[in-house]
Amino acid sequence: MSTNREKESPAFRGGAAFLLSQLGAHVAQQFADRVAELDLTPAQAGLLRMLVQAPGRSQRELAEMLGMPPSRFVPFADGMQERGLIERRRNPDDRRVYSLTLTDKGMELLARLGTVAKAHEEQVCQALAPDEHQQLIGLLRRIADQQQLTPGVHGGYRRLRSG
Amino acid sequence: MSTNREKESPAFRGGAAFLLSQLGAHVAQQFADRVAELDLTPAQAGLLRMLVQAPGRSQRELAEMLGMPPSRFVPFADGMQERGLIERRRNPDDRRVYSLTLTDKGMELLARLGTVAKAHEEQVCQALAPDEHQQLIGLLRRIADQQQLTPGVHGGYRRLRSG
DNA sequence: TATTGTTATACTCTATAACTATA
DNA sequence: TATAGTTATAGAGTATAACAATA
Repeated sequence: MSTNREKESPAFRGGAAFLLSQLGAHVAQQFADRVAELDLTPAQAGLLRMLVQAPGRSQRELAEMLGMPPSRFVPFADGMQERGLIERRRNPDDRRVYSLTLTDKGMELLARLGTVAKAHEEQVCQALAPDEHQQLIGLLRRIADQQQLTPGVHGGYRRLRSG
Repeated sequence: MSTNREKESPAFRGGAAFLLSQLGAHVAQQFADRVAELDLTPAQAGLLRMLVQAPGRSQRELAEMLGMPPSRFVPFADGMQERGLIERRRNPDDRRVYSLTLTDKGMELLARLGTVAKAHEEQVCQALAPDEHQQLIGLLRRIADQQQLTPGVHGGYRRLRSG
């Protein structure tokens, strides 16, 4: 007739996997709230970053990197084009594809995004001393490499909005 | 006429916040895939855990912990009750509220869930040596505490399914 | 015939709010 | 009248698949 309070596996609430999942959701939500002040969703911020890392990609490539179907990418890119943040140019070699690039306005916004990201980083890691902060980054990066995650891009913010 | 490749802020792709967000989404998705083999969603797994940690809570309390509105909790709990995993008992002191508890079948499933969680933990952290693994848990837990996250519960898997 | 971008549509998921029963 | 649980419904968001243009 023992109680059941102790029966839960410690890997659950105490493990790194759970903490990563919990913290990841928290951090992603905070980032969503911050970029909302620039009138951006996390996915839009991701597109700005991807375009400066490697401009001139096709919509299909970009859609896949962001983890969305090509059909969804169209209205997504429409909005950013209407705001003057990105440009669509027909590729002369293959006139089916667009090459997407940042406008000057898009690059300005990306710079402001960098400031936001830096403040966010500091807010998230304020519990850690500088050397611990670096230690954490090192450990996380090794896991990310081993898990074969693409550096700098992820589609995990697929469903996040501000709020 | 410089290129724009170097203009991105390093806090973006290299920072702990980005890595936490990226890894968190990855780890949560992997967990969703694993528990799908037990015919559970992450939210359902979360409810099983919550009920063994502190049985007898009302539906409203549980709904809030899982980050869902009470109206959504009803069909959510219905499914688990129909599968014989949880029980609804009217509270004699206040007959408006249900007290939710795990059935024996629910506790069996929770035990299998513990095995799954342990395997998941090992798979996620296989890049790390045992002492590094503990180091990571320590750093993450300090951040989680400082960010005031409730230990053992999070609503961040709100929108995850297997796939 | 295959591929890019696009559009249309149908579907899932969700939250809001109205309803009932107990207090 | 206030609160727990429930139900109904309307809206947002999504993916699937059909379509047009180009290769």
